[in-house]
Amino acid sequence: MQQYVAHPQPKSPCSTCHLREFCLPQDLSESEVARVEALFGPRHALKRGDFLFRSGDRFAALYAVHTGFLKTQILHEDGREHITGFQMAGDIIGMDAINSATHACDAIALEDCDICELPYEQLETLSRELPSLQRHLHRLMSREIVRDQQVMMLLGSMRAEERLASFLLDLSERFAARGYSASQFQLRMSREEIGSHLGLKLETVSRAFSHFQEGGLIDIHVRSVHLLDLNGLHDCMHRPR
Amino acid sequence: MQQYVAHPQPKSPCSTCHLREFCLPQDLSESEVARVEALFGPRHALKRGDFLFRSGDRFAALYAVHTGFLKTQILHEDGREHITGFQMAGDIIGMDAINSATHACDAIALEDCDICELPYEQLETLSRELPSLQRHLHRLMSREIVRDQQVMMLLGSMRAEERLASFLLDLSERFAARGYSASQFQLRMSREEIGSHLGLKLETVSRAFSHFQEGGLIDIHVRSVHLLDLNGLHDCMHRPR
DNA sequence: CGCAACGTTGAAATTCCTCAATTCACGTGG
DNA sequence: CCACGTGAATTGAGGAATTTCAACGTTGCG
Repeated sequence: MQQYVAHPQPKSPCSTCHLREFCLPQDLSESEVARVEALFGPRHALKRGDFLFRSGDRFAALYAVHTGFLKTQILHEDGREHITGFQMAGDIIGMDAINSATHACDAIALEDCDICELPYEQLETLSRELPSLQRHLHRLMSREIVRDQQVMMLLGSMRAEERLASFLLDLSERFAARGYSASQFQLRMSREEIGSHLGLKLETVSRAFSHFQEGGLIDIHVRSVHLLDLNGLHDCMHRPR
Repeated sequence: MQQYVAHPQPKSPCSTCHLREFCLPQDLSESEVARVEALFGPRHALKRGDFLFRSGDRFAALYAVHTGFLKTQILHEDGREHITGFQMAGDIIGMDAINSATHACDAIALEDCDICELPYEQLETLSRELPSLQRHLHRLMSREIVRDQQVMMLLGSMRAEERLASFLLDLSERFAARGYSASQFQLRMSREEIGSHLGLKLETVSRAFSHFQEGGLIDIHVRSVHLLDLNGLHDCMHRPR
């Protein structure tokens, strides 16, 4: 797959369109793909800072990120907030809402986004006809569970620098999976947002970045990151506490 | 619902059988319930310490806890382990494995358990016929996602005593939902296991218990807990950091 | 009874947080 | 095009929470 730095517009024709690649099963016939795509609901164009949905909103659809970058966060009663994840092209948002028919988190655009709505009832109905769509939906939810549990491990048993290294490597992998450079990208979130996701204060995040920089592991200037030593970053996740 | 202290055998006839109540949709007809139950696979009798499955095992079935208490844990490459959750009667285990067809965690009995196997392929097939079963499966996965994200918030933004209070209140609710006492129960796990789940060291867990005891919030003797002041425990989750 | 695993408690060490001062980046308007 | 202001990021010093290390008590089982 062709590689390019994250933000300049990618060159290949539908490479920004990760929906087919990430949100649909790969073993559907042309006509089946058409049936699934037929139920795609309206597109939402979000500006930076817009909410896709808020905690408590009635659940009606899942959302597939077409372009852009978002965060999902949950709020504690006393006002503390925790960012449960960052979503990019090809990611599905809203699966936490199926349980209670009410969204359990806020989803907020970190940059201008183009979001595709997937009406849930229709998705359920169609997935009774198309086993591979059914299987795909289950996999997506299961993958979310696995991801969340990996974050639990990160939060529960890693020190600050390990968490940040893990975070950078995760971003790197996800960019790579979408055809972007695995080693150079723009952070779309502030230090505070990174901290909120990793259970750290923004100053700790900043210090950890500086420390990686000193160690020659990364080259970071504000939000432009260049991962210089992927192995080194990986290793620093394994210094036991 | 009748209440009784957790461990003496419950009295009502099928109150140990939380499978129908927790693992099946509530809006099925008798004959549909029969169809679902027909595909229940073999029962597994586990002794304390037995593995229900191990990380890496091929995925073939979900498991419904009939009786007993288990933990699920993931291992980091360097040997650190993190307990992702504790499961009791009526809980479903193994949904993390759907994604990769391989179990992503270990499931280990904390006491003698009786586990019901739910062959996944057959569950998928039947859920294409029974929309309410389909919906129920989705809800179960979604609930798992919500639970995991709540644990993420706990790990990411609560201090030690808040985490422990949250943990006790969660156990309390789950026992209550099964007809047991919300205020008196036995812990089935060691201090170290509680710590592993909450991202704390066993000494910290022990000290927090002692502190709750001094404050009159709980009465704890080794693994017998009596929650004396549920509101007080709830409040101590809201002292900002 | 004795051992081994588990739990409690104390003191020291460490990590991370808090508070505070600067610096830096970037958009706005002169 | 530059000055300015604002929000974001960096850095330092001190303090708080948790971990680490260590000793000792308790429980339950062979």
